[in-house]
Amino acid sequence: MGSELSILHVDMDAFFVAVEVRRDPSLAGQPVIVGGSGARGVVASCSYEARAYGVHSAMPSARARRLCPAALFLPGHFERYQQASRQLHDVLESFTPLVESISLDEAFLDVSGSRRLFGTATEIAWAIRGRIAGELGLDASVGVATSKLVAKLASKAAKPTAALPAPLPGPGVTVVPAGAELDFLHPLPVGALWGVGPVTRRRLGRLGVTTVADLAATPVESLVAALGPASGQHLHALAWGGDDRPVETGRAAKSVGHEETYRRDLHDHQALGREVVRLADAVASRLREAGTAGRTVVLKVRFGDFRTITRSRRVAAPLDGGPALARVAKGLLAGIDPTPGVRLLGVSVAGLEARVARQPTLDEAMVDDDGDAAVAGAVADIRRRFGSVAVGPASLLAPGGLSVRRRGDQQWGPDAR
DNA sequence: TCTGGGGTCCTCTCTCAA
DNA sequence: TCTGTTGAGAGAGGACCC
Repeated sequence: MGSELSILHVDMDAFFVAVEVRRDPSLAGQPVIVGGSGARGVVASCSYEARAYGVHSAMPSARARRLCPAALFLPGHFERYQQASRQLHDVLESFTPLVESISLDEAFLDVSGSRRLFGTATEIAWAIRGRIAGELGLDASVGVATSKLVAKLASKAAKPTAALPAPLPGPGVTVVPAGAELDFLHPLPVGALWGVGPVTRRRLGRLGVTTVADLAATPVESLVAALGPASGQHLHALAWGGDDRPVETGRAAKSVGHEETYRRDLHDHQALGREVVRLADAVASRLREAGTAGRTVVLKVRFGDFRTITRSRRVAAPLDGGPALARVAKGLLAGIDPTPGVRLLGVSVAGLEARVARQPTLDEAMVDDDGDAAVAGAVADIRRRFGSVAVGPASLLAPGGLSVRRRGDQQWGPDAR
């Protein structure tokens, strides 16, 4: 545990909904849900007014509708949230370059080097909150502590509370001073800890562990026996406030992928093959934008009964071309029987490394119909200038244009159409 | 009730080589 | 040549996060 009060966790309140309310202020004060509207959609974000009815993120949209029939459902606008996220990060980086982005709406800051300029960590937390409200028109909650673990839990404690008839405002900033960490941590339910989901909570429950204090009092050997060595030791350390992970900037992605749930299950290889081409094309676009390529191609298949399998293949040379990725993924697909019905298909690439221009091997030249990197480069250039549907694989040509997938197209499940 | 999409990390199992 | 051990790496699945 660090001894300096210098770690901040900044977490936006109901981020996607707040961005929509900023565009359309008439939504303020109403139960609003952003997410998939279709039968297979889920809630991505909901206002505190909707939360008062029991709605929460990741809940199936159909259930959310039953719990809160008055809720306004809005489709997500991924680019809007990306843009708001960039504005947020501009504000954060004006206080310190040590910003670790966790997601679009959440980040850790290490302000140990910024206090001479901006004041104490607590003063910086209030200043950040004020600037986000003033410049972005959005609300954030900030936790201040000596470690990432405690700062994250503190920002949660700073948030508003969902209640009827109206949400109760939170403190906005919660500070856990050095030396007070265990008093703050131990009364919390064990599920509050990062890494304790429903399964781990059940396993811990069988040991009689329901709070962080219980976890701290349990011998580490019992936790290792119940959860495995890595999780057991890690959680025991967390329960005693042991978290010395530094704030890390600029972490490189380890995999890139796309997946899609279909409105109706697909049953034949031909239709699935087309989808594989579409997904591989989208993955390849992002690989090229990022200047990376990968060696491990992973195909993910979820059947109608929700049983999910993955099949992967490691190839000799890193790939970043759509047709080459599609060929490997189709090879994996060939070994799968789709007749029970496929609900979701995904293609991803792992084992990423920086792309280097290189001569294809003879084998690749013989079999690789996109061996010419210049073609892929030209495709990337056309898409940059004219948009992602300007060019794509001929097999994806559909009435009305190309059926090309982009990131965020279908973030929260198939829509109701 | 009926479960998205984009990720990371851990564990188990299997294979292969030394 | 056969058998057993061990460790690395790959593949698969699962838990978890936002």
